[in-house]
Amino acid sequence: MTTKYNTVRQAIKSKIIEGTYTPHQKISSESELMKEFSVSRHTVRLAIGDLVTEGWLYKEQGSGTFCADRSKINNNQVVGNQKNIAIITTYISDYIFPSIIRGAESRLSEEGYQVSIFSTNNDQNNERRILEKILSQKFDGVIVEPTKSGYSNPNINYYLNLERLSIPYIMINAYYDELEPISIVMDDEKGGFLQTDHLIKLGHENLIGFFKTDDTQGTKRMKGFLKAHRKNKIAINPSNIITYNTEEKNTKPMDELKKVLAVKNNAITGLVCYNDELAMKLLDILRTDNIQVPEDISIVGYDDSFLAEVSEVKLTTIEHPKSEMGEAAANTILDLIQSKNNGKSEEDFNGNSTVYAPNLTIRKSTRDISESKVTS
Amino acid sequence: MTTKYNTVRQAIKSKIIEGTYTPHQKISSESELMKEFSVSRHTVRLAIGDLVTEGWLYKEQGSGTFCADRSKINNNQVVGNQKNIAIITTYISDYIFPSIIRGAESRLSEEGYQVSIFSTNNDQNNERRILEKILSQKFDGVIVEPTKSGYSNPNINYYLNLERLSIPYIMINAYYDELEPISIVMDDEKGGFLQTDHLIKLGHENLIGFFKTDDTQGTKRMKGFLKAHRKNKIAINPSNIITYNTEEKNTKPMDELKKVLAVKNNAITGLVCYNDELAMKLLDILRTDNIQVPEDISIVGYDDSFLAEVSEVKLTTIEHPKSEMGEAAANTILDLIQSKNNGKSEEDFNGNSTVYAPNLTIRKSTRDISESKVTS
DNA sequence: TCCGATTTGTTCGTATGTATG
DNA sequence: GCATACATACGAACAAATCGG
Repeated sequence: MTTKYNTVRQAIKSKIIEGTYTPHQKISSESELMKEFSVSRHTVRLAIGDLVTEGWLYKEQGSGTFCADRSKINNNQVVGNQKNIAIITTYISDYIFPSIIRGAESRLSEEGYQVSIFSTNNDQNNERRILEKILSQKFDGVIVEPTKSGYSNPNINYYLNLERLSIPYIMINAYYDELEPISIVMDDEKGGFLQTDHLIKLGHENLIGFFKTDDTQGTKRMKGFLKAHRKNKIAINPSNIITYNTEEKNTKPMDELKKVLAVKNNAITGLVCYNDELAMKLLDILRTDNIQVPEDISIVGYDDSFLAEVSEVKLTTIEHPKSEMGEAAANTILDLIQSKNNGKSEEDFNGNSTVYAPNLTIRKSTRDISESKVTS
Repeated sequence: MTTKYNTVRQAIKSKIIEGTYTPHQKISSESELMKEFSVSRHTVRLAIGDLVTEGWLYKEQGSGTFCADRSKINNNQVVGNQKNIAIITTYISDYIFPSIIRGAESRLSEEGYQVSIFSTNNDQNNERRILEKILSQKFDGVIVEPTKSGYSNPNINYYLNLERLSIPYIMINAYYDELEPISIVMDDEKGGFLQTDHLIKLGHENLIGFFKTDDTQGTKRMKGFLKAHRKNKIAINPSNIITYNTEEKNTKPMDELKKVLAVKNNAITGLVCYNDELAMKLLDILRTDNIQVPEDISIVGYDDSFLAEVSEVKLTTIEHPKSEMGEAAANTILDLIQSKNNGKSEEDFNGNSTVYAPNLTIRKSTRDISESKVTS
């Protein structure tokens, strides 16, 4: 548990970092803060005292406590010519993220930058804490994979503050719509379309789609899933779209699949999966039910991760640029930093967002059933 | 008139400057100072608090307040209060490293440290460049996975320099023998022994061992391989030990295995692998040769990575602590930093190296052949 | 210029929690 | 277990500076 004066301290610091308090603005008086946080004056003074010694605030007796002008202080702190870049991802160790990080790291360290990594574990509170930390230090650029990009983001202010301090940042994999940042993403809608269209072309008409919808990747892939059905004039049973969020990813999709399999004469012949990780888990369910892939059911993954190649049934899946994307992100942020240092406006880089066109890699997890349909 | 807490402050400060209090000496307790200056405890704490933030004193709850070692602190405090730790690994994205990094990162960021990551790609030139960079900046601690620990290391000087600058560092997975650093490692010899002993206990007598010998993990595992043979009084055909280095890891072991398989009536029944990654590659070779695992040949991996569970034949393998090791590394470096700041000698931590005892996880890639031998 | 309200500065008292030896 | 020492928190009083009327 954190102490009271520390919560007060953090709350005030947050308001400064996110820009609620602007430089030289008077903050709430001690007695106001006492009421606001229901603490004694002593506690408020402790919190403020710390922030004063850290340079966030300054006080004037009889007048009030004021927000310090951080921008000037920062410039002094550029002791030494360290070049720092922060990478924020949802996860560090899982799945395709290590590859993305490596791609970025190798390129950035080539250019003499030091790379600091942060992971949010897909928790927006962690994202906020990390952004606060980044804002209170000296970074030349930030590469962000948004946390829960599917939801509205409570940390928008921090990103706007990055802009105010002219710290370039780019987003990878997804982006917050409200910000329209420079971004390096896949065309996820197209990807979802390709997954689905592939199966439909192979004669599948009864598909289930599983999509994680707390990030925009998932919602876009779902959109592609629908689009492919429409284009091929195949009706969708709404119950055949299963959405889940990060917290449910180890339970809900599997449970839902089990439910479907339990129904006799279910006509399901194909599964469209949010990603390879999920595909592997669903494969396990099918295996315990003695359902053969691709003989009985076809399955399509997404990301072309190591899982796709290492499994018993090699997965048909959508390619993800992974380390290439990391490198592209590095290059873009390097460009932005350089143009900033040359005093050019960021407008010059509006065209610099990258959208990767998805490609399908066909392996062994999908089967053409159009013939068998004809013959049967 | 000056304030009371300021007179107390000055009095203490004077005693430090004139040398009455020497570094790391305990100063009077708060209650003693209350009597001495006839002021309240609050006033004493104000004075002491200021001196702590200025770096003249440090406090230890339950123990007392101490005079800081001013000479060293000057060096550290110039930059400001960023807390930085560097992690150097051979690879970032591959295999078990992401898990190790995550374990360390989560613990360190919990404590407010910023984590910078560097990867050597197992190249000693890169290791040198990274160490140069770290030495020229302000890091509070370094976690290193040694590069090519099996070879003599040309960068020893840089590590000695870290010591000279009293920057604590620890090594994980392996260590350079010349340095005898604090380290967090596995008992790799025991691990190799367990791999081999397990197969021998199952009746296998003709084993091939594959070991990457440019790091000490490999040589130690090889040692365990030999030891298990000796203990069980089984002779080894020297040609059944295949060593390789990082550059050859995608070719040599596989080629050697193919050669062995090409020999008719080879009696090989088991493969002991440097790690799961190699085991998977060898599995692929066996698969293309239509050799069944474990029916025809048993195979043992090392590290209990995701590969062990995800493959067609679930691997019997040695457990690696992974993220737990990362956490332990983080805790150890945090301890070292704290003890350094308190002026304790590093000797207190000689016992702090950790050696994980390996455990065998038995899955489906090994088979007992002692019975079939009896019956045949 | 003075007054009074507000705001921060200094000081004391008290109580309880937690770590150390 | 106990004494010691620092950590956190609440309350109260008065001083000093500021600011608007």
